[in-house]
Amino acid sequence: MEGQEKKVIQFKGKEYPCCASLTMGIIGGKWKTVILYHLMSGKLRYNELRKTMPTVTERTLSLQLKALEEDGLVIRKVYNKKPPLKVEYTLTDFGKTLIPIIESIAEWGDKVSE
Amino acid sequence: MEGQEKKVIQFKGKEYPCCASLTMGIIGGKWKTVILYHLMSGKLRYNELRKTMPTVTERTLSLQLKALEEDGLVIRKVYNKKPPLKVEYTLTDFGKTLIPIIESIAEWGDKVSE
DNA sequence: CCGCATCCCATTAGATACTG
DNA sequence: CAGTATCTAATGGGATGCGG
Repeated sequence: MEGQEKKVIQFKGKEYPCCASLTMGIIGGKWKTVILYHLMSGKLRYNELRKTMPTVTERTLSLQLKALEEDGLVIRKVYNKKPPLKVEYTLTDFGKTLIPIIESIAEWGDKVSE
Repeated sequence: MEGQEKKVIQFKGKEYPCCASLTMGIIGGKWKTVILYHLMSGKLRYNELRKTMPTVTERTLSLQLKALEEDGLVIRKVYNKKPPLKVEYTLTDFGKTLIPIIESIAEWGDKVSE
């Protein structure tokens, strides 16, 4: 009886109630934007990333990187099969489309912090 | 022995490890950007907001609005002291400084959703 | 050296009923 | 009308230890 349209939008099988919440679903959380922010300048190894984010735990960093990889924002490249491993993370072209947003977010946080 | 500088940045008494995470701490979460997105166009009453976000619960909407108010992004104005109440939510000038970011976020989500 | 696994806790968000 | 109260579920994230 009710003509209520939900008008959800979708991405990778997940549904969101609004275009803004889609983006936040992908870059939201405590660490994802920080990772993307550091990868903007170029590729980084796992441990290099850790050093730029001294307070993140290994597990969390792993999980967040995996999530970013699954959403197609970063690529994970393994260079050695034998230890010591060398793993590099890079933004994909798709991930790079977020750069303007990440920059605005970082800039705003920077201005506000004083 | 280690000259490790933490270099945290602060806002409203909370500490963040990066300028990007500060912003995300304020507009992050499942609903805050959606609320801000709808308030960009002008003030809205509580129930009007609910209608624009059919899947949010009353409790969550309340909590998120309160958090946004505490961070100084929105103002809550009460027009009647006796029921039926009339409460309007508006962006503060400070909240308006986020508009470009919210717009980019919404736009990106919109493009990606197809 | 890189990063996964297990366990656990804190925080966030939903369902529902009720109130000034 | 605009919330609060209570309870519960889902998620995020930390600590620690193991393995290639």
